[in-house]
Amino acid sequence: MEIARRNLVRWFSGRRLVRAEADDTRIFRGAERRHFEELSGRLESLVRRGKYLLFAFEGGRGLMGHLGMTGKFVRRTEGQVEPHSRARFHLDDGHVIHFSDPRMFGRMEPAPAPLLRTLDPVGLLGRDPLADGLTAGQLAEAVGSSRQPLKVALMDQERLAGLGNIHAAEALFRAGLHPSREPGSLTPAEWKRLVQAIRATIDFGLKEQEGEEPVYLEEGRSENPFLVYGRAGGPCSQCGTPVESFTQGGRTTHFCPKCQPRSGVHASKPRAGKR
DNA sequence: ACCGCTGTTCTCCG
DNA sequence: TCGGAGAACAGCGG
Repeated sequence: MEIARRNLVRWFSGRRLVRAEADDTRIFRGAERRHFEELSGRLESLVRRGKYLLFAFEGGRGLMGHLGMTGKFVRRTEGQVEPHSRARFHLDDGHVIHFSDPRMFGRMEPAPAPLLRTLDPVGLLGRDPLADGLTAGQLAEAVGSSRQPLKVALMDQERLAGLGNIHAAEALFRAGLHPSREPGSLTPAEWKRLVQAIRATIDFGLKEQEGEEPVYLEEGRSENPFLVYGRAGGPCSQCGTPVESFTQGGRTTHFCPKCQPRSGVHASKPRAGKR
């Protein structure tokens, strides 16, 4: 999301939005497409809160965006077709920015710019490690009270905003913490390791993804850039032990049983990894 | 060709 | 309240 924000800022810089138009799809949820199509002029600010983007256009019109699982913003030239394009910003430099999203889990919801930050669920988001900074104490306070498994708690956007399935797994691997740890059982030293691991994971992701296109999904890119995510059955990048996977909160969790030892975890059943 | 995955979140139950 | 299951949807790889 942060990479998407940076790309959009660059693409809009010094340009004007001359026409916004969109197909009538569920990406608008409750909001009205015609308000999207009323957007125009300069992009005055683009703020990211967790996985949400808040656009403020000249004239006070705004937009809340979310990429869902498969949404992305791509820049094309006028007339070029983009598969699964759902909404489009036509700029005065001959470029068109498409919001492309095959599964339509993403969202584009126009709203008056001054109201964007107060919108549910944006108003419910927890601290954003990148935008707000995050100390070990703040992390412990936000996540330590959860009775969910640690990884599930890390992904709870009301506790901490921005971590998804990949980054949560990666951060836990870097911190050497088992995903099923009870948040209340972490020591101050472990919170410190975790906060540093979250920072490292975000930094790595930003470096990895910089450029115009979403790298991991980019065509031709088949290499897995992550330390444990998607490596079930393969060797741990650190110790060679086979990476395992299991389901937590409806999502697949990948971890190394040796680097992320179980201590004080509640019962769960790792299965040998596939792939 | 079919099956079972998938970078998310919301709603509906018990 | 909380937590798990299912749903919303389409594509891709085994």
